[in-house]
Amino acid sequence: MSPVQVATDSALARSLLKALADPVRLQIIEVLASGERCVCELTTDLGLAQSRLSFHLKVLKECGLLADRQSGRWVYYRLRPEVIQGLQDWLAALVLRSQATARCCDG
Amino acid sequence: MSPVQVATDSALARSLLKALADPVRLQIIEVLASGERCVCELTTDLGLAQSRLSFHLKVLKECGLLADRQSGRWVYYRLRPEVIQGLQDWLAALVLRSQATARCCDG
DNA sequence: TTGATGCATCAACAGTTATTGATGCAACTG
DNA sequence: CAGTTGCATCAATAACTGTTGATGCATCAA
Repeated sequence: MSPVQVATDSALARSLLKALADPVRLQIIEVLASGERCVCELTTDLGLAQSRLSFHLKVLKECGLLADRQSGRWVYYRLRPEVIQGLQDWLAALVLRSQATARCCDG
Repeated sequence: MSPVQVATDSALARSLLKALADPVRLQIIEVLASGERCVCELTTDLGLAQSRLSFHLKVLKECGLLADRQSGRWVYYRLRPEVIQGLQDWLAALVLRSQATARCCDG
């Protein structure tokens, strides 16, 4: 009963996988899983150089995993769980396809 | 009711994500989703140089996504769907954590 | 045993991605 | 207005990843 569905094709899936495969970006994701944060909070929370953080935020935003909004001087980033959900669905389809034939090649 | 469970921690998740993020490796996965293949079949099916294929098979095997067995001169690779399933579960946990807090930070 | 085949591995190179420090710009403050 | 803060972007470089062709080893066939 998720309110939003995000279809994920193979190219999008790859960009999501690549984006999530980086340790810094995964940390960002995990922090944002507990709610929206502005960039300055993230820099201090994660102890990252500002340009470095900005680079990774850009990667995450470009593949749709994050959304941002500006409020005065601050830019707030938030996670888009429905995009992760879409990736999950895409993986599920991969598993389903393989399970159809898995048993017959056991030996 | 899957017969095998594979727990996925953050480090394993990253190696799986990285492994799946490559187009060649994704093709390999998709071919193996329809059943076990030997390396020589994969080279012709995918039109890849042998050393190139071997490199990617190694990556996929090292993170657990593929298993192999030797039979005479041939080495057969097969997909381990339970590992993909484990990654899927790991992603689901990420989504759950974020949904617990998603609504309260909307404005 | 000799020769061929299937595959892994290696070294060299090419291509890609991440980090750093600098710069710029917009939004606030006084 | 001038000064400061928060953030994005850029150029240079460092680190990493993938590709190629060569080599080696095990297995099988003759």
